[in-house]
Amino acid sequence: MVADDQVMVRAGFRMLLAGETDIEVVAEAGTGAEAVAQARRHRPDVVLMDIRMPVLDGLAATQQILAENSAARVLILTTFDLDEYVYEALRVGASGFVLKDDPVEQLLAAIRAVAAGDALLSPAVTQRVISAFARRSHRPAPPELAELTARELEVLRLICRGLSNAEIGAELWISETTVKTHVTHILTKLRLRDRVQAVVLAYEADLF
Amino acid sequence: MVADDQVMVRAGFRMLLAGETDIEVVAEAGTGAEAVAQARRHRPDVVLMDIRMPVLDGLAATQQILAENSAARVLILTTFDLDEYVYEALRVGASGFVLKDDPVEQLLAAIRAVAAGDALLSPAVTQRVISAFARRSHRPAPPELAELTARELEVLRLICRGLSNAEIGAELWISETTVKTHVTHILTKLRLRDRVQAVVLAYEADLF
DNA sequence: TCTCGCCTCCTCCCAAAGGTGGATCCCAGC
DNA sequence: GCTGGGATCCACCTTTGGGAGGAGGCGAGA
Repeated sequence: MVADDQVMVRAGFRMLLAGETDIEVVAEAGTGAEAVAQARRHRPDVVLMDIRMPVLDGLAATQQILAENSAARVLILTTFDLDEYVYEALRVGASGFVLKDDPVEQLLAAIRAVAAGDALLSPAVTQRVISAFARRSHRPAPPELAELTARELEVLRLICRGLSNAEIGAELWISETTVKTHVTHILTKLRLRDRVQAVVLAYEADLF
Repeated sequence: MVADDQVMVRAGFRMLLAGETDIEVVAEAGTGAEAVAQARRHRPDVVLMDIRMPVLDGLAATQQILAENSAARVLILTTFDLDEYVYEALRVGASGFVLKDDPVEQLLAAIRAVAAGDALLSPAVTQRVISAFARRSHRPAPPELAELTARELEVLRLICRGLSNAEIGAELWISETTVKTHVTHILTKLRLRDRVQAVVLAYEADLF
C-alpha cells in the first residue's frame, strides 16, 4: 500500500512497482486517516508511508495501523532525514526508513526485506542510528562496581527502584539496620555520599 | 583490506572484488594483530573484518585500527548473527555489519556505502538494532512533568546530578530553604516521596 | 584448626531531607 | 486595582539517612 499526500508521487510509486512481479499495490491513501482505513480494509503486507501528510501524520498513522495489525510492516518514506523523524518512527514501530532520493533498487530491497520480516534502513539513516546507539551503549562501568558483593548489588537494585531502607528490609526479609550497613558499604566502595548519587551512577553505568 | 583467518575466504573475497573497477584490495590479514599492522602500513579506506580470528579478535582489532586511523571504515563480517557481536561491534566503532551468507550485491553495497561515509547493516542485523533501539527509546514521559515550572525543572536537573539541597542552593544562588520549597513542589506535583524517586523517574523518562 | 570475608544485627549520634504554615515580592492578566 | 502564580525566604518539627563502632554466625579455603 502506498500512502502519500501527493497524487503524482503515488502514481510514480505505482508505476515503479508495477514492473515487479512479486510486488502488487493493493491500495493507496492520501492522508494518514485514509491510510488507517485502507490498511484495515486491505491488510497490506507492507505500507510505504510518507511522514508529512494531512489529517493524521505518517507516524500517528503507523502507530494506529500496527496497533490494529501487528503483522503489517511499515516503511517510512521521507524527503528529509531529520533525526527526530528517525527516532520517533522507530519508536512507533516502523520497520525501515527510506529517503525519497535513495536509488530505486534501495527501495525495492527495503520492501522485500521488510516483507520477509527483516528491516532495512537507508545507509544515511543507519549511520545516525548506529552512532546514537553506540553513544547510548557506551557507558564505561566504573571498576569499583565489581567490588560489590551479591547482596550489596541486590540492595543497590532496590535503592534504584526508589525504596527506603525500611522497605528494602521488608523486601529482603532483613532488618533495616542491616540494610543500612549494606548501604554504607555500597557508598564507601563506590566513593559516593548518598543513595541519590548511587542511583545516578547505576543509571549512568546502565545497570539494571 | 580483507581480514579473515581462512585463506580460502580471503581468496574468495579478492576474486569477488577484482571484478569491481572502483574497489581494490590493497592488503590481507589472517589475524587481528596482522590486521592492525597491515592497516597501519596500507591505510585502507575500508576493512572487511572477520570477528573470529586468532591472536586478536576482530573487535579488538577494529578498536585498535580506528584508534590509529579514525578515517578508516570497518565492515564486520561474520557467519553468525549473535546479538553480543552486533552491539559490541557497533560499540567499538564498526560502520556496518554483513553476514557471510548475504547476497554479494549486499556486500558491495555495504562497501560502497561505508566508503562514502554512510553505514550499512545487513537487514537481519538492522532488525535487531532497531528493536533494541526502539525498546530503549520507548519511555512514556509522565504528563505530570509538564506541570513543573522552569525553576523546578532546573532544581530537578541538579538533584539528578546527585547534589544536596545546600549545593543546589549554592549553584543557583538561592538559599537552601528555597531549594527545599522547590523540592517539595516537585515531589508533590510528581506524586513522589523523596528525591531518590525523582531521580529514578527522570532517568526512566529520559530527561537530561 | 584458624582466619577471613560476608551477612546479619545492635546502639548512639548527627546531618540531611521533607512537611507545615507562614511571609514578601514581582509580574501578567482580568 | 485586584487576583493568582511563581520565586524567594523564614521557623519549627519529624522522619530518614548515614557514620562510627562493635558483635555474632557461617562457610570457604589456608
